[in-house]
Amino acid sequence: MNVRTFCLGILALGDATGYEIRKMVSQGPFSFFSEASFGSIYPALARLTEEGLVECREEAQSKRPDKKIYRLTSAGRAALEAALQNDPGPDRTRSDFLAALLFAECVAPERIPAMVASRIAQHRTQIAALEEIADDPDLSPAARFVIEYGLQSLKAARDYLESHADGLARELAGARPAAE
Amino acid sequence: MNVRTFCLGILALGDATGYEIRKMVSQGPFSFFSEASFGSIYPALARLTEEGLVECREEAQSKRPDKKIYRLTSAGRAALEAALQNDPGPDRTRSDFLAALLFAECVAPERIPAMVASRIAQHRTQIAALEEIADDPDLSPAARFVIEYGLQSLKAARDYLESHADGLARELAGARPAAE
DNA sequence: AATTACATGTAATCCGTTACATGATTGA
DNA sequence: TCAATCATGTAACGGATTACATGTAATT
Repeated sequence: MNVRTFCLGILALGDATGYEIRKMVSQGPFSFFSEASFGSIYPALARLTEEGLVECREEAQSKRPDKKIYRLTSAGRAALEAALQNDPGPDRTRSDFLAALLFAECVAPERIPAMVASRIAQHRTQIAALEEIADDPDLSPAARFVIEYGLQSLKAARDYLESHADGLARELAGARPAAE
Repeated sequence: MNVRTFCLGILALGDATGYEIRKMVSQGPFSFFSEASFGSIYPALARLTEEGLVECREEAQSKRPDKKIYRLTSAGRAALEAALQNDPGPDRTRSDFLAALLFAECVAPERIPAMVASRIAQHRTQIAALEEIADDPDLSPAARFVIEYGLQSLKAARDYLESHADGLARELAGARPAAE
């Protein structure tokens, strides 16, 4: 699913500006499984408009660029529906953290405990952010489902780190000691 | 972390050919948090060789292209170590499945139960594959840690889907019924 | 005084995938 | 006989990021 389809989908949930779409993918309920920058969103919306899949009404603002509020057209809705026909490919997680852990064992094992600790902190922050979003009583059933799904995986990851970090540190120290 | 650094890291774990690196990222213990194709690996190795970060010995094979076995040089090891200094960015999961769920609610809610069911099956397969890798008694501590980490998150996700799929289906049916 | 939020957009660039090109061997 | 595994590589193309460009207003 590319940015194009993503915009279509977000607009299916409600009208929005490019700026708002960006906020949703980078902070909102979408943030933990997607990402997109202005540099891809604005051009996508422009093309979508040309193609008649979305339409745009402009709202004047003093001292700011006009707000362009996009809305899905019926052609856009059909295109989205079509895109949702083929079943989604597998989730792809890219984790520099896990890669770094694996590589660090060979090259800089002393850094591992700090890396793990810092990651635990990051996880907690991310979980707190998601939980805040989950508090919103107006979430649709699917949105709540998606957020809970993310929360469960995230918590499992955090718990794993919390309960196995020391074990790893010990094993690492044990293998190549200066120890006792 | 780009393919370049990834190659460096994998070679830190042991000498390998481009073909083997590709196998590791697409099937081995790396598969669940990384991906890279031949089209990026081979050029990366070529450039790394030019730069003296890896070196390559060729092994003749009858009726096949010569095998090029790459090994990390000390410069390469230093470069990898440097790359591992800055702490890894956040994990980025891109899930077309979750996006599709969210969007489908608006546009094709009837597809949701099938999507969830198919995803449960995919999760089971992936978990089984990872468990097989985890069986290998020769895994290094960090490798085992990484795999277990993945396994825990994956299982949490699977469990969530298994136990909440019906609930979602019911809510969806309830909201816009033709029901009773 | 500085940073963040609001608001849109373009251009240069990077990074990677897909498809192409070649070809033997082994197992189903 | 057909697919998969082994083995390397290039070229076209796509997709997205980063940095650039511009500017106000509110908050810290």
